Amino acid sequence: MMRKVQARSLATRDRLLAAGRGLVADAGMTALRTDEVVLRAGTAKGTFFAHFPDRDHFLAALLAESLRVEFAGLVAPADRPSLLGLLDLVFLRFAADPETVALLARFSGPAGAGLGLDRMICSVTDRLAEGLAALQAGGLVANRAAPDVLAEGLMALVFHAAALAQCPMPGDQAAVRARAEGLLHQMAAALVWPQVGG
Amino acid sequence: MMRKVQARSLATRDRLLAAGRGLVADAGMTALRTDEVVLRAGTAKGTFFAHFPDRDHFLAALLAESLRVEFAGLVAPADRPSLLGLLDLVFLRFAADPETVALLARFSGPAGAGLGLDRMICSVTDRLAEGLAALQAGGLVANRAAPDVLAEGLMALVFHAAALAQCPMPGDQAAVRARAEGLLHQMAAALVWPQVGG
DNA sequence: TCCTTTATTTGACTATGGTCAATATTGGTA
DNA sequence: TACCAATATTGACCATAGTCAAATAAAGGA
Repeated sequence: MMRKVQARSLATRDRLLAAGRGLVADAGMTALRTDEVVLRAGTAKGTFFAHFPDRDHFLAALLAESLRVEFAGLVAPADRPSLLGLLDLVFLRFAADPETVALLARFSGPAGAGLGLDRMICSVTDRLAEGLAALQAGGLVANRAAPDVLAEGLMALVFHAAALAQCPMPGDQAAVRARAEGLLHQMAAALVWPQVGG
Repeated sequence: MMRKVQARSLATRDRLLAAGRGLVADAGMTALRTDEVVLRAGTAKGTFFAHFPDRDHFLAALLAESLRVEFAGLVAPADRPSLLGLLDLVFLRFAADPETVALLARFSGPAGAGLGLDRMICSVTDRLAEGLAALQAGGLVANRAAPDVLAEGLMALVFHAAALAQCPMPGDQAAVRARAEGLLHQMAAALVWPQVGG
């Protein structure tokens, strides 16, 4: 029992993902329709749902793919500016799209186990924790908690800032984002820096 | 131009909300169907969407209603245990339901302006900020940032912990929640307490 | 090769959120 | 009261995510 997965199944999955990638590139995640995905991939509707439990899991897989590539070159920050820079980078990417924020809220935790998205987040968090550990040793980051706890906290702040930046009104989105980013910096500083201004 | 809202409109809205309240009490938010709401309320489908832009806004209104009642008696925490107690209370309520987490992620920011949910969150945040200001004066909370920034940060941590507690697997949900709560305490301590153990 | 079992695919079908042009009701005005 | 314009309601209709029993293709054993 429990024979191995057939090669054609993986191929089908790849075709579905490739189709999704194209559609997202064309018109964004929100506009993605499962019917169009299966049309492009040349499969039946049912096949899509045999491979992905629902549309959101499919989008999460695409997002994980994309983030893995974009964050592949991330290195552990070695000083405060690069720590903040890393947070900004991740924040900006997460705030790119309301759909992205919703997917992260749903799948970044244990709910996303085995989706790729969770591992992607973990890898960023780990990189962050690495940097924090080194900075703690140098006295540039406070010792109020273990590096991995601080890293998790920073990610929470980034998520929150990204959610704040999701103003659906078109009116100066840049201003909303800037405010969220400013708040993120203040909260992050309070979390990890030894003392104000220090 | 711009005549006032008619009384029957408010009555209809109230009937819709009452119907929704009953359905949520019976089977939870996830199981709520707009068709059942309008059936109970005795209105047409279109009326529902004339009053609420979509199902999620309706659920958000119900959630706001519910939270306003539950958090009505909240007072600004006067010491550390009651600060943590407040965080726990809010965390537990937010983690009650995956739907709740999703709604909060979507509507707690500027996206939820004028929904009731945003004001509800603000009122909790304000209460928290009040307490933090007093505790800062007493030296029990660090001065690394303004009280309202710290309050916002704490809420971010609570949201994140609630998201972490959303494991869809039925296997010991209590354990997952306990872990999330522990992490919340550590992160919160690092954010607002002057020094470790202090 | 043929047979059995398991993995994979299929597409018609269902469930449900959301739309909109038509209709009904109300409040104000002469 | 008669009329108009703004407001509110209606329900048939549409779009699309998701289901499932049946069909097909591959794997393994005799």
